[in-house]
Amino acid sequence: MTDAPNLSPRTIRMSDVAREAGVSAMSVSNAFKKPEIVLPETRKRILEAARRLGYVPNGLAGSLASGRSRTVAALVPSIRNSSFARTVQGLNDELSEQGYQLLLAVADTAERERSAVEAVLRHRPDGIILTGNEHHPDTILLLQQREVPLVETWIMSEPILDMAVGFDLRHAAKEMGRLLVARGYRHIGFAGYAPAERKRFLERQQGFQAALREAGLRDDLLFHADESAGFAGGRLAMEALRAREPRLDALFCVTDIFAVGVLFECQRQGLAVPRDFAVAGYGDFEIAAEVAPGLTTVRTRGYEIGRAAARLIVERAEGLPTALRVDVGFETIIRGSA
Amino acid sequence: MTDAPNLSPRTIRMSDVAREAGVSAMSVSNAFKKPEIVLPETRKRILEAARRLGYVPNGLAGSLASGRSRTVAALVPSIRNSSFARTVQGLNDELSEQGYQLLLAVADTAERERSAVEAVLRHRPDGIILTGNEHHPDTILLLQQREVPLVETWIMSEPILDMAVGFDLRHAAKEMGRLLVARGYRHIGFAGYAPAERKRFLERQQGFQAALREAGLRDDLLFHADESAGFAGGRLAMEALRAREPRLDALFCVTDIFAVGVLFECQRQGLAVPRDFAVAGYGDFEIAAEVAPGLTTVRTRGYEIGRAAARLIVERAEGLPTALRVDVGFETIIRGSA
DNA sequence: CTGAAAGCGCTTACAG
DNA sequence: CTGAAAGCGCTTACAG
Repeated sequence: MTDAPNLSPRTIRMSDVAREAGVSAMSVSNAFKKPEIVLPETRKRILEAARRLGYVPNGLAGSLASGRSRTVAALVPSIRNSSFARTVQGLNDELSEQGYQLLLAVADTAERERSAVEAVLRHRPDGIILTGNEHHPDTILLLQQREVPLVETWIMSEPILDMAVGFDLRHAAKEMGRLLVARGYRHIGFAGYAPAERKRFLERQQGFQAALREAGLRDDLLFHADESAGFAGGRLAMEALRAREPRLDALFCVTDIFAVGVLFECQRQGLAVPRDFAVAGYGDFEIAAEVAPGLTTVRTRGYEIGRAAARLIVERAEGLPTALRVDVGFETIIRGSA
Repeated sequence: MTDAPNLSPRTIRMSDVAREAGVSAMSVSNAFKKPEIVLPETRKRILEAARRLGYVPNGLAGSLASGRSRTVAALVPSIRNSSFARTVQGLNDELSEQGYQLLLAVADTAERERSAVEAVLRHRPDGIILTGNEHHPDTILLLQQREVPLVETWIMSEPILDMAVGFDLRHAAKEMGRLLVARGYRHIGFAGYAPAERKRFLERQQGFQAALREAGLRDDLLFHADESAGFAGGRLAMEALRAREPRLDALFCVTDIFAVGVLFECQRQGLAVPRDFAVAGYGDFEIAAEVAPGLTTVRTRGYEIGRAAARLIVERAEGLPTALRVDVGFETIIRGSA
């Protein structure tokens, strides 16, 4: 009836560190959380013991006890899309600097978002970052039932559940529309994302249309392609819209990817850009500066959106006063394509 | 001395559901975890009570008690890189299907990886997915001290800490080198990633060199650019290598991004591809099929790498027998550029 | 099939 | 400045 030998290399607990350092578990906890309240001398002993044993605190237990998980969940519609990849990078950088961990879920439909929100809620994140402001009713219910801080990104218009980080999508598109008009183009089409009704998409289209209408031009040369269409989306838009309006002389695309597709298509057809045909994009992805001619485009700030969204959550979690809206702005970048 | 009114909308706990359903908390737990052991009748009552209250289990408490977090951590060097973006997508899809949550950390240096591993370990993931097999010694120590399942990705060569998912990098590069040789090119350069010593990078270079040597060609036309160089990396490589070997007639790039950069540069210089100059890439990113001529490239399976890595962790967590190595293969895609 | 009770590894007023 | 003890919300043998 002797004690069973300690066969498995058990995980080091706080109490192990305490014993090793000859103090109570509480002092170990304090040495980490509130170093100023424990004597430098004992603190040193504790930290050394922790080092020696390779102690890594169990955050699960800590979170359960403290009610804070130091975890932030982000839901993005896609990770392959440069804009969201930048946002995730921004989230990661800010959160890791602040000692928080990112829970990522990619969900490309409202239905998937709903189940991802529930999945993520189980881990009791200190905040949730969503993309856009259109959600499944159940998602909203689930979220409003708790007091978890929320940031909606890539959008600034109501209804916003809690906080938002983005920029004026409508204005950005309007500015580009105006630029095309000012350049003298008169039959300007729009290559948007389907589904066109999605607000994150629709606002750009409406801004674009507003610019055309204020110039007295027709604003109904619209085409919508799935995000996954890639470069092909640009070609498809060009074909479809030229069929409807042979004089089509410019195309504004909701993504540089479509725009580059248009550029490639112009090359194939021997259309001189921007003389015969103009193209403008959205995103200022890396390729925009590389193609010839360079792509005139809207530079968005996906990375900053991620940083700011993370910052809002952390500030709120720390009980700091936080903004409810952060406008990161945009920039119109003029290169050779329009 | 009356009870304080329940002001704040407290989070629903398992015991609340139990009371609502008129059973013990244990039965609630069982109704979710081992539905077969509770009477269909009572189970129904429990599930309905849970629904009514909007109960979302506290996974933190569950994990602490059960020793399993249903969480998997992944460390990737970049999220902007298409290959890793695909891997993350694969991880997300597989994990969410299996009811696990992804903890993501992007860490682009061994030092950052080290601190990310520690950060992630606090959340007691059921497994950790790393990129490559070169790690900080402390990282290895930290990891080997616990019994957490590990998968190294995008590499198949020793030393492997535990499990690995990837393909034969050397072979893939060798095959492309041979193809260039077979096409008749004789002064073939290599545009690699810096730092060149990194094994994930080096093996491709060595495979490439092997192909040249077996054809009796010189194998020292090497250039290395930072991953962040983007399209410019291709141009820089071209300039540098042509300076060293004016007869340079082909370039094999470790990424389609560099390769497309080369293609753009050839256009600018009026070099006919593939007649005057050949380019081959690596990755088969979307753009490879869109540029003209299309890019001859190595198609890797980043998405499958993510899926497989996640699957290994989950299988191990569930106590199932698992493979230690998964080779997802690659494919040489021949288009017009070489 | 159902339940009382201990325990997971921390944190947090509260004493001393 | 330090520590004993309760509690966070689950899970899990173990009885009944």
